[in-house]
Amino acid sequence: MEYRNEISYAAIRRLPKYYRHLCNLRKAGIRQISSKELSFEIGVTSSQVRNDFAYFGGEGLPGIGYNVDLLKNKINEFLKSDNTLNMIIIGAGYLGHALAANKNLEKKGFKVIGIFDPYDQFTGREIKGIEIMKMDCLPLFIKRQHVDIAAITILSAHADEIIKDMISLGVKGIWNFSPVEVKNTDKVMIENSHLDDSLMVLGYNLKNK
Amino acid sequence: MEYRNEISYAAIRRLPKYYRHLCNLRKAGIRQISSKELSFEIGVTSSQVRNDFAYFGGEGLPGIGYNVDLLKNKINEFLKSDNTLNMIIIGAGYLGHALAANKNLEKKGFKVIGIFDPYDQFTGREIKGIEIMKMDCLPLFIKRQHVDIAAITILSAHADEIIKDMISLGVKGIWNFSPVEVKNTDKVMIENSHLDDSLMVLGYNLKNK
DNA sequence: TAGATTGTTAATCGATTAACAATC
DNA sequence: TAGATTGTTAATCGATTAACAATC
Repeated sequence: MEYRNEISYAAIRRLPKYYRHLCNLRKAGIRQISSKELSFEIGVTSSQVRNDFAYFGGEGLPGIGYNVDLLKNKINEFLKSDNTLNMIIIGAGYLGHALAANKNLEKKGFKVIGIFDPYDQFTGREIKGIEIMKMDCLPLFIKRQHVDIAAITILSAHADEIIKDMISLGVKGIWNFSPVEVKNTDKVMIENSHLDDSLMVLGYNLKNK
Repeated sequence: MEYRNEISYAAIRRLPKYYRHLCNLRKAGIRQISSKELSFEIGVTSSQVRNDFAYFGGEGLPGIGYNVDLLKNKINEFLKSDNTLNMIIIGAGYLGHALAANKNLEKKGFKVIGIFDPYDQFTGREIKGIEIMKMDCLPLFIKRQHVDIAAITILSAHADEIIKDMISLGVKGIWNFSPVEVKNTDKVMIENSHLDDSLMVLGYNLKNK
């Protein structure tokens, strides 16, 4: 067998969380962990942990638990994180800077190869050794270099146009921080990170506890 | 009746998305919309839209649809967004700057009243007129001002300690961008925004399409 | 061996969708 | 009136949990 059966969407969204926590355990020198301990630490049930891990062959030992390193590698392999993807950042504001400066992204297989801003004020400046370019340069840039993902950090409705441009330029993945709603199509995969949506849920929970 | 029956957790997480889209429609001058159109635009089913709206009395008209303004206000009211919450930002790096500079947060009922950084290099500088303070100042600050939410923008495992401090200082809500796993307890409500988790899911989807 | 913990299946739970009478 | 669309219920789907034989 390769994988037990089709992994659920919900389980896939949990994998990065497991991975992150396993990295933390690794750093703390913990080499072995049971589904019960792990589930307690990250706030799910142990059943769920075992079920999720069974998808990619967690290789736990009855009576013992899981080997942290092995599990970490299995998830890494499953997510194909060693297969690096090239990313450009659209928008050189604070959020664009934050993404460009985040070393974790490269560790997890995402390489920032360009930063573009619609306003000229930033042109020529650098973030982490990567020059900020004008949007006009983008079509040629994409022709010359392979771009997998565009991170949209333009926080206005204006992002609408820019996202359409990205898609027509052939970018296959959009990491969208703008307030615009975008849907998956057969041409493009979207991952929305609407930061204030998550804050609003927190607000609701605080007000209704 | 106040609300039809207990709203589901999944539906609550969709409300900010509806709200955001209704704001966009409003700006575009659209005053009326059917569940079918709306569902198409944001990528859900029309059944789900009608079911979700029924929770807070969407007041749609058969044959016509929903009034955009009315619906927007209903969601706003349901989420109690006019009831402002005070937020502090921990970490004055690019991400901290991005949150402090984001005008949408205030519009949605979150007011940044302080910024703190564990490193002295930023002390005394300002973001949007708010002075960056040392972490040492935090206990007194919290004694004097009411703090509802701490946004943790320290992107290292070191955030662990800081989050514990926040909780012991009595902060009731944590908006967590750090790689540390934190769980809700009866003392504190957590909302995690693990940015690279969402990017990893995008990577997975791109590689397996 | 005794105790702990796995992998897996069946039972449960919750969320989504389909369908349609009511009504603008 | 005819057409469109709602609100709501029942049916379906998918995800989570409980349980336990197998096994370290």
